Amino acid sequence: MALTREQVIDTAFGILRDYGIADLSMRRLARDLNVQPGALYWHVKNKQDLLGVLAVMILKPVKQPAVDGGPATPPAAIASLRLHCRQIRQALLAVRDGAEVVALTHTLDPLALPSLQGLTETFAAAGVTGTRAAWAGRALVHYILGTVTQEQTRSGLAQAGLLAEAPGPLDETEAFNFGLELLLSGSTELLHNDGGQQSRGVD
Amino acid sequence: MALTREQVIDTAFGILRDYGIADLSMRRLARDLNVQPGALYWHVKNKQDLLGVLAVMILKPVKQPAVDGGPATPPAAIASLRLHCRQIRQALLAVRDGAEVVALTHTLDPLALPSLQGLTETFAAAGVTGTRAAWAGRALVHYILGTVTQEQTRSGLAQAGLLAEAPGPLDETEAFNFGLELLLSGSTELLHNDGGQQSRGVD
DNA sequence: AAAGTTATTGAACACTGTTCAAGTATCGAA
DNA sequence: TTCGATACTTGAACAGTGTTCAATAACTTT
Repeated sequence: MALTREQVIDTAFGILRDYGIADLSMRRLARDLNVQPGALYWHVKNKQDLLGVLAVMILKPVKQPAVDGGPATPPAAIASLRLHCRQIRQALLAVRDGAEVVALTHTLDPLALPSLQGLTETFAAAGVTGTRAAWAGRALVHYILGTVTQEQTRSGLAQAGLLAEAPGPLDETEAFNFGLELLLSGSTELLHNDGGQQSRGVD
Repeated sequence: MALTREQVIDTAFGILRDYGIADLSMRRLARDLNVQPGALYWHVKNKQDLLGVLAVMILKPVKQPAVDGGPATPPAAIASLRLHCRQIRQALLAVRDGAEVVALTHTLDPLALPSLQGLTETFAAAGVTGTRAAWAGRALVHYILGTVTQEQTRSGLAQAGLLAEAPGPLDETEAFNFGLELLLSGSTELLHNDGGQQSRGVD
């Protein structure tokens, strides 16, 4: 029974989910698969490639809002963004160091992750110019990844014994939502100014 | 002439500024100082400690807005935040991988960098509750660090030959300012609701 | 000069990602 | 069934990484 790419990826995902990115070395991965490290490189280009696949897997649970016939009015678009951002956060939190892995991949190739790109598309669908939609989307993405990375690092340090006080997950959620509303409040005004006139494709 | 902590830090800063974080290894640093790697650990606790010092140095050019007798009215506070954020970005851009180094330190210890903490203080000085001011400040910090990290990584990759198209620095500035205004627009509303009533210390 | 403190060396430890010639399976065709 | 080609794995090496520590050297102070 030969090793498959799927096995490599699944085992890698398991290590990441349960033990975090610090434990996800090629050697550890090989050991868990009862294989020499070199064998991994037949199934995977390199470690960054592997992390890219894991980033996609982490974000898989995020439901992409339908852009066609989707939210065209500003309030609907904002509501859709709110939901989307919260789902992304939940998906990141479900995997140890999930935010870090996704941030790493996103930094090197921002277009590689559809779930994150979807935020930009929602702005665009609501009538915001392409460039400006991309800028607004990026702002949301950076806020999410930055916040959740810190959140997970903090809980990682707390679990490792270092770090005295750790805020409960309820507070973290509240903090996240507060900052999110800050951005969505700004986005509401953006849609007021930009959105509307070209709100539905090519008419 | 014995090695000093200052020499270690200054040389490290030079490598970072000119060659980036990838070239800043303890061995490289030791070589540049004509010293064995072990000697560095007499002057510096470990690499993370060194990076922390460098993060502070990177942010040194940022002028802290006077919080006493400073901006108390919402529009003045927003203007102060705008300036402060742009200064932080400029300071980060002045050093190769500056954002990454600062982000690294900030993630492990958010209170270690006064320039970033200052954003929270501006919110607080404008009458926002302590917790909410911290949340708002963190939102700005995560936006700045995320955006500039990507900006610098992108230009790093472009310089290394990889990555086809690289947007000009003017576009990057425009993109940054756009996202910043998104957050400041939301902050304006926050100050409208929260700020004012307790806008000046304990009256 | 002797003692004491401060600083540096050299070597090792335990890792990391990645490459590649050589070897072993596995499978389709003759 | 044997031959060859393709698919896959091994084992070893390369070139690094941060960090520790006994021994040693270099200054100061007594």
